[in-house]
Amino acid sequence: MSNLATIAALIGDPSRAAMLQALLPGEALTAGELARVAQIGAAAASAQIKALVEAGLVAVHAQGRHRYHRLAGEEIAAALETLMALPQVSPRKSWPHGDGFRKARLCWHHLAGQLGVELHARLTGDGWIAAAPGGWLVTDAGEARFGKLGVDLATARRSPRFACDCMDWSERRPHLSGGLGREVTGMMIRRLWLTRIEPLATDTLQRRRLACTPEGARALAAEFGIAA
Amino acid sequence: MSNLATIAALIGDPSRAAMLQALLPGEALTAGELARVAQIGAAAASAQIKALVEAGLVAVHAQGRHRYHRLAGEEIAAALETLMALPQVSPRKSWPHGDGFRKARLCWHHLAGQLGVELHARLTGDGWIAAAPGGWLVTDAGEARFGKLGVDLATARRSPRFACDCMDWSERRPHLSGGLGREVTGMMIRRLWLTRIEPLATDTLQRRRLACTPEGARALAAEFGIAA
DNA sequence: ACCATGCTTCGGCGGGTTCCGAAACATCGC
DNA sequence: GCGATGTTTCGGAACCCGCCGAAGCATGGT
Repeated sequence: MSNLATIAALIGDPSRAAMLQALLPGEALTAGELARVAQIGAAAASAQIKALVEAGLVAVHAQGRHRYHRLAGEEIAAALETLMALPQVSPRKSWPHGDGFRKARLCWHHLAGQLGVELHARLTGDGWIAAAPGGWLVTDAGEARFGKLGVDLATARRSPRFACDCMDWSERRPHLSGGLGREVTGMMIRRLWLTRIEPLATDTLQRRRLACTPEGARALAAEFGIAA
Repeated sequence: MSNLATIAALIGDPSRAAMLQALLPGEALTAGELARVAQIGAAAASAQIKALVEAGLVAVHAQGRHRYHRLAGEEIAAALETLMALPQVSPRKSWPHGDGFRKARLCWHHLAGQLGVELHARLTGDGWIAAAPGGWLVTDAGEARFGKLGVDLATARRSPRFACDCMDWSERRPHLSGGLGREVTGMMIRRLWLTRIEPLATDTLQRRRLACTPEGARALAAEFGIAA
């Protein structure tokens, strides 16, 4: 069977798809949490997780009697977002938690949603970053501005992908991915421009939604020209 | 069922996946050709095609006693390429036609493969195109150079997406997609820089491979600085 | 040492899906 | 009109796959 069919079939099962969506924000979840998210028993979940791990879509980290699972890489998250960005099959159904996801959320540790694509547009349009083979590089001007904001570019550069596009499933436009995306988002959360809301419940499917603080709204407008 | 699982399940069936891969170059195929590509009977193929059409992945055009099928849009092709770009599950198996696909091939009417990503890198690196919200725009310099090469930018702009990235499955780096990608590739084929090889056989799975003519190699080097 | 918790393996059941052959329908060429 | 070709619908059979419950193993707390 071709690689395409193999991978797609793995994602195509409702239980596994629910698990993958729960892992999209980049956090690591235990087998039990994944079972609850997929609404199946521990035994069934174990089998599904095993399949995902063997396929290389999910990575495991055993710690004590817990086993933490996360997406195996950024490309996986990007591929999932791309798939979700395809036109809805059936008449649009609302998402579990309403449309709150569209504003701002995490996708593999980087910012997604309206705020994410808006940021991407500003960074490219205002010359913070420039096109490079296979992704983006930071311009001299961007280097200075990122530095002043406290974005750790050195750490970002150690990432296998420094900066590239990830198709946003709700906006159908790219947002910033890669090490740079992670560091920029980390800076915003560290400085309390963004806060995580709806912390991980144990029995519901959720993606980490983000909320913009009043201070964050001011900062985003001042630094990037984004009107929240 | 979530949209993610629905779509992935559709792609996840080996027969349907074979059909979709056969449609990737952008050509329209009849139901019978799709059946042969998937190596199933006409009856089974008809059912699978129906599912793909109802999901909006494939579009149909009835003409006489034939029904021509093509991918419903560029995003579909991009999503398929992205999925194929994920790390191979099992130890790398060779593709049906060897590795010939990697050099140059068509992906939804635009250039993919090594030549495709190389072109993308040159266009962005040498200032033909520049980043814009949601994709790329042509610079003033690019406008002139494209015009001299006979690329129809007006037609390209009428496309729903003018220029955006498509993740190349064999190179794992983006190539140029959208109307601009289509027009540039069309120009190259029209001027015989590239020729299609292995015309569509009726009983095998194939993607349209492209070969670079001697004249094309010279032109690519002269115009874009690409060493073929 | 003992029990609680988290996770995995095993056996078996049930539902869903895919396939084929036969038949019906549509279109083209003679 | 008639046969040939392309495509779809129908019915039935086979198969795959995912789920659960029970049992087993590992880890951590008391």
